[in-house]
Amino acid sequence: MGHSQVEKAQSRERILAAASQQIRRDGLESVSVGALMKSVGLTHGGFYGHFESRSALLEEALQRALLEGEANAQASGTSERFASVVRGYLSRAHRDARDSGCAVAALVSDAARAEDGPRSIMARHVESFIASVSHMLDGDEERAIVAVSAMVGALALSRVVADPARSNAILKVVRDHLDALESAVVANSRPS
Amino acid sequence: MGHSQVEKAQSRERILAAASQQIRRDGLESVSVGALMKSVGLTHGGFYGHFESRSALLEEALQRALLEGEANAQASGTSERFASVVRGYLSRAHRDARDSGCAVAALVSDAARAEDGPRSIMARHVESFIASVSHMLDGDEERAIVAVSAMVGALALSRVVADPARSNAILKVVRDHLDALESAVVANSRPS
DNA sequence: TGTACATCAGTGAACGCGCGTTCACTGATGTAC
DNA sequence: TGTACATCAGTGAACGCGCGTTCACTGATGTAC
Repeated sequence: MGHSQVEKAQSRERILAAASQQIRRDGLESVSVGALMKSVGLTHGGFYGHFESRSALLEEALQRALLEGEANAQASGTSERFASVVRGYLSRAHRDARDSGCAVAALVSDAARAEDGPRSIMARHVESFIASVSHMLDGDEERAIVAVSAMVGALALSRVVADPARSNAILKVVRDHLDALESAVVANSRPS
Repeated sequence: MGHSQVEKAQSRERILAAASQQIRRDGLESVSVGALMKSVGLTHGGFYGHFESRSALLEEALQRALLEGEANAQASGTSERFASVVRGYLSRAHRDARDSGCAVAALVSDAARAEDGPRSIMARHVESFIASVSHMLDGDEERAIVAVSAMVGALALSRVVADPARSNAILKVVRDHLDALESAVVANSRPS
């Protein structure tokens, strides 16, 4: 059953990991305490030994999903150069792995209407996403905002479109456009 | 109470209109039959005289939300020229009127994980959105895909970011970028 | 190292509640004569 | 135009169900001596 302190910490970890995946796969509202606990092999009653409430868990799981998604994005690219990150972000693999991918793309429209808690957690992460891309573009924040908007939009849309050829085309076309956008930055580094 | 055939048609209309707004404001899953009927001044039992099930209503309401959102986008621009449509789409007014605005931006991440019914309804509309923008860009579909991705992404992100200045900046920066993107098309009409 | 006991991770019954859907009913509508 | 009646839009009680949360309990853990 697991009654030691170490095992408690591991249980908490498993609950969070499961929730972090589930919210990206099925949305924040899809998480039910009972089903979640069952999925990690525990019963619902024990949940409140780990989290104060369902919504407290959701905030923590969102935070974790955002960090995990970012870590995976960087791991899938071969370097932290812009072109490489874009290639990883707008890849079929990322599109098809919603539950381990970028939580911004998986949950943008949910976050827009969520309570202030989750919404501001995501807002903070959007800023750090922009900052990180901006860094790759010689500090050109405006281009970073365009790139992030296009990346998030394209990935989200590619997941709505079922036809594989069409969905792939959305990813590829935006990938190519962003490559061109980077060249423009590199060519005349820092255009006013 | 309303017992005539005309009144029945009006009731159906009001239910659909309310649902179409609500799904854009709070998501597909937020709609409950009881609350929805109450919001249009009826009781829950009558619902099934109008729709076969909750999910049948949701599909119809999504369809309507997509058409309404598109109609509003075109009405808010001063013409159907690309720059004008982009200006209306990436405006503060559109950002702040989620329940009457573009349903694609309001529900992208929901649609990606929804049942096949709603998902394919939105997929079809994404295609028609791309086709319509493509038409404004001299038939350059690739640029249309980039533009639609950036528009949807930027609008959705601007709704997540609470700080008004930051949120406005996202809209403005992407608006400006898309203006430049159009100029490029106009300049050398149809670059390979 | 061994025993006694307090702690506490996890269990599962119970709570009040809102959900989607069904159905017998009511009474206004609209039609047949 | 007036009456008799079938239709049917809308009502509200009832259903079975899953939800978040509470709580008395159990038994392994880990500490004090």
